[in-house]
Parts: sequence; C-alpha cells; structure tokens
Amino acid sequence: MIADEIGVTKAAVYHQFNTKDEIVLAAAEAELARLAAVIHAAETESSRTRARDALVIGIVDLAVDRRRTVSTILSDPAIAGLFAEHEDFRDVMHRLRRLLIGDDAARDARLRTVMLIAAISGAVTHPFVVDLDDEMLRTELVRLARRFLGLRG
Amino acid sequence: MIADEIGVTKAAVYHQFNTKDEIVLAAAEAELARLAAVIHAAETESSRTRARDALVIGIVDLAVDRRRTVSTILSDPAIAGLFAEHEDFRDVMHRLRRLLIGDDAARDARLRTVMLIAAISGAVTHPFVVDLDDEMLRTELVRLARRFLGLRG
Amino acid sequence: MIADEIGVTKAAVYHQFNTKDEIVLAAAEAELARLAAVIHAAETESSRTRARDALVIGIVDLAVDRRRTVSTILSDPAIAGLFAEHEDFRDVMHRLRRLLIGDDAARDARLRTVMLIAAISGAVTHPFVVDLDDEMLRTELVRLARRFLGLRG
Amino acid sequence: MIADEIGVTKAAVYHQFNTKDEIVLAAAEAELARLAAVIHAAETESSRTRARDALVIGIVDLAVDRRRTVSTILSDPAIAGLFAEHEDFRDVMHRLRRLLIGDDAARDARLRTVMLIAAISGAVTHPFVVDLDDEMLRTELVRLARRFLGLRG
DNA sequence: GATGAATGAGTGTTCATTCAT
DNA sequence: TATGAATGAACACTCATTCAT
Repeated sequence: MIADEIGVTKAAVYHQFNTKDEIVLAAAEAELARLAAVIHAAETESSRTRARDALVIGIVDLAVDRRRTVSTILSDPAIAGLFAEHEDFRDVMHRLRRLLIGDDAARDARLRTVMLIAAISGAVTHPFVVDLDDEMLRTELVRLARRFLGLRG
Repeated sequence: MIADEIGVTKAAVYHQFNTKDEIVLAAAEAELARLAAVIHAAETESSRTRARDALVIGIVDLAVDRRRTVSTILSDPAIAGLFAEHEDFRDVMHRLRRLLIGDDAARDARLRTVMLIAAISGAVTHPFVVDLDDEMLRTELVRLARRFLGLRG
Repeated sequence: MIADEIGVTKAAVYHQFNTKDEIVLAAAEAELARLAAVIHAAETESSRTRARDALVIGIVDLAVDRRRTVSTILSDPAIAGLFAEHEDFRDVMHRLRRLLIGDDAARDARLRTVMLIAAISGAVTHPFVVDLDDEMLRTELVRLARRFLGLRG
Repeated sequence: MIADEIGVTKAAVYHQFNTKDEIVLAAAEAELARLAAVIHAAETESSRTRARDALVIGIVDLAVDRRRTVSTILSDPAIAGLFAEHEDFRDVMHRLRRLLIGDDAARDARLRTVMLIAAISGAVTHPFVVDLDDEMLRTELVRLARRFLGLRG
C-alpha cells in the first residue's frame, strides 16, 4: 500500500528503510518532533502558569491539525510497543509530565497525563465527532483540558 | 489466530460463526450488554445525582475489570464501523449521553461524552499504566471522571 | 449448497448418500432414465424412418424441457468420467447410436452421434440463446438435427 | 493448483497476475487471438465460398490442435461470464457470424452459429472420441460442418 | 432418520521481506 | 537508486467427509 501510494516499487521502499517498523517509526518520529517543539516552546515560557497554558493550547492545536496521523499513531498498539523502548519518546513524555504536574509527584500524576493524551486523541478521531469542524473542536478541547488539569479557563 | 488460540481448526470456528465479523460482533456485544446493564442500573436510581454517580462508578469498574477486551474493542476502527450500524449500540450510546448530559443539550455535549469514554478507555490500556494495580486505577479514574463532568467528589 | 437448498443438514444428506458422487449420479441417472424412455419409445416404432423421427423429436424435447439440468450434466467433465464406467449409460448410448446410424457402422458414426448430442446440449445453454423462448428453440433444433443426420424435414 | 503445476509459490503467480480471473482471461485471450487470426484469413479470401471454406477448415484445425484448452474454455460457465463483457470477444463473434450466415439474417442464424461451435467443441472433447486420432477427427469434422452449414463438400 | 461438532485439504488473496540485476 | 521476481506465512473462507449422539 505504501509503495503503491508513492508510486514506486516495494523494493525501492526497502532500499530506504530496512523494515516496515522503520517506516512507521520515521512517520511517528516526525510527529514526535512536532510535540517536542511544542514542549520546548512551553518550557521557555516565563512562568509556570504561562507554560501550562502554552502546552495545553499547543497540544490541542497539534492534535486537531494532524488529526488523522496522530490518531493512527496513538491508536495502533504496535506503535505503542515500538515507542516504549524509544529514548526520545521517553524524554518527551518525561518533560511533558514535568510541565503538566510539576514537582509534586502525586501518585495520580502519570495517570492524569495519560488520560489527557488519551482524551484528546480519542476526541479528535472518534466517529462521533468527525462532523465537528476544527475550530469548534479546538475551543472545546482547550476548555475541557483546562478543567481536567484544574486550571483556570 | 483465533482457532489456534482455542486449539481447534479454522473450519470448526466457521461452523459456529459464518464470518469473522460475526465473531467480533459476538465478543463486542457481550461487552455492550455489560455496559447496558450498568446504564440500566443507573437509570433506576432515584435522583439525577445518584444516577450519574452510579454511572461513573459502573463504567470505571467495567473498564478496569475488562481492561484488555474493552480497549481492543474501542481501539479497533473496524469494530467502530461494525457498531456504527448496530441498533443496540446506538440505543446504549443514546441512553448513556442522556444520563451524562441531561436535557440541556449544550453544543459540547457529544464531545464531552466522547472524551470521557476515550479518556477512560485510553487510561486503562496505555502502556504507561499497565503496571498500576486495578484498585488504584479505579479510585483515580472515578475521581478524574467526576472532575471532568463537573461533579462533586 | 445442496443441503442448504433442501433445508436439512449436510449430515442428513450423508445419511442418504455415501459420497457426493452418488448424489450427482442419482441426479444424472434420473435424466438418463428420461432419455432411456425416449429411446424405448423410438425403438417400438414400426419403421426405421418413424423411429428416427421420434428419437430426434424426443431428444430435442428432453433437452429443451430440462435445459438447465441437462446442460449441467453434459458440461461437467467430472460427470462424464463417472458415466464412462456406468453400465446403464453405455447401454443407452449404444441403443441411441443403433437407432441413429443403423447397422452400417461407418467410421464416422460415433463421431456424428457425439456431435449431435454436443450440438443440442450446447444450443440449449449457450448464453447467446438464453433469450430464445422454448418453442422456437424446439422447432429450430428439430430442423437442424434432421439436416445434420441427413433426414427429410 | 496452478502454482503447484508450474512449481512456484502462489505468491509468485500473484506477482504476475492480480486476480485469478486475470490468469483465466490471459489464457482465454490467447486462444481468442488464434480464432481472430483464422477469421481474418477467411475475411481476406476473394469469394464468399472460399471464405466460408477457409473458415470451416481453420476453425476445425484450431479446435483439433488445441483440443484440451479450447474445450476447457468453452465448457466453463465462469469463462463465458468473463467473456460476455469482453469487447474483443464480441467483435470476433460478430465477424464469425457474418462470415457464416452472411446478410440473410434468418431468424435461426444465431442458433446455427452457436450449434456449430458447440458441436465442434463437444466433438473434440467428448470421452467417446478421445481415442480417435487427430487426422480422422479433422476430416470428419470438416465434412460434417459443411453439411451442417449447407455447403458443398 | 437426523443433528451438531469437527476435520483436512483446499482456494483466492495479501503482506513483509529478500535478492539478483 | 531502482526494478522484477520470488518467497513464507498468514488470513478469510469453502467443501467433502466423519462421527458420536
């Protein structure tokens, strides 16, 4: 499918990538880089509050803009497996968590981060919402993410 | 895979089900029935508040107890397609939404329901939380779901 | 397919017949009996000419009336194989040949008989003629069969 | 079966053809091309009589030479279905009919063409004639086809 | 006389991968 | 850089047959 879509032969694709997993990882890493950029921008904000705000908005923008790709990546258990042992990914997730929950490593911290990601990714792809336009999705998601994290809207 | 797992031949499986879709639907319908039971219990509560409470607790219990199955069903786009045209499923979703958001059909109603489902299902399966024990997951999820819906904890 | 069509289980069919070939033979033998009846009627005619006439008309009637069944039987090479070692079938074919070509066992005798059968069976089933009504088919086939055999029309 | 016969894997065959129908069509089209060549040769004859003669001889030669293939193609209803919507095939059949029956489009024209094809194809494959040698088959078939079409032998 | 459950051997098809050129 | 040809392993599904009940 991939080779056909590009219009080359399978063998040509295998000349550039050694396995299918490498292709998938390359695609996933591109999205990961986008997320890393969002996190970096948030990290350079002056205050904690501003950082969280930038993060929430950035993540929601990313999720909505790259709707299809993001949901494909997040919903595929195989990719989750590939990422689990992935250095960069773990680093990004660590920084994400630090920004969201700070130093008070409450026992529900990881859970809340995971839920937020899951909620956003689910919310941009569920069949129920495919007819919602991007702008509305964006607004609602930011509002809900804030409430979810206990931030002021 | 299915036949091998059970330890019978493929043909034996095809004696019981006519298509693979039928197998998938049968498994999914069993979980749907569990959800329907939770909803029914909530619907017979005396007050609105109690109903929501029962619903949130029931759904979280269901998601945690049947972790793997539920997440498989919810993350597979093919199953979403099968369910989309499924009478019982639509009925269950309708009742679920009614309980959660009541009659004030605010424009973000569908979105919030979807997000809650997505958040819970994501939260019980993400690789990040596989090492959390069931009891902790249960407690945190109920707390978070309540906050998410604007309920008192 | 056979069991489904009748509305019983496969095992029930296997209670009546030992193999699928037996079912096929039973069906084919029923048609063979019809042909034998036609031949018998022709054999009891008073003259050679009348006999041939009755035979041609009888065979054409049979082919047209039982169009689908006859063509299924004649076009399936597996059935030809089954029949090849079949006593009754060989007997019927022998009598058929005697009536058609008499005692002057010219070297093209068998061939001509075979061609006639092939021509008639082909003519009642070919996609080209499926829109021709039975009556027209009957008339034309008798005319052509007569010419084919060098009989007066 | 096809792959086994050739001695390669199924996947190797699917590398050359996309569907089984394509394989069947490729084989059938090769024979169709042979028939088209025979028809073309007949069409370029100087007189009507010579054309018919060339056609009858050519078709009989083709049928006898390619006995097994031709009969497989003609006896398989699935192939008939594939061919029914096939441009080249319809063209060939149209030209064949024109040569055989000319402009006096008598109402039995189609039927007679069909019968001739059916008769020849039946005659070269029927179990009754498998022991006849090619040369005898050829001679008899030409004689019979001529009589069938009302031509001088 | 019938059923339900099962099996072995196939069929048409796809997919990730390899390799010689 | 790319291609064509091939493969092993899977998958969804069918069919003729068997057997205990």
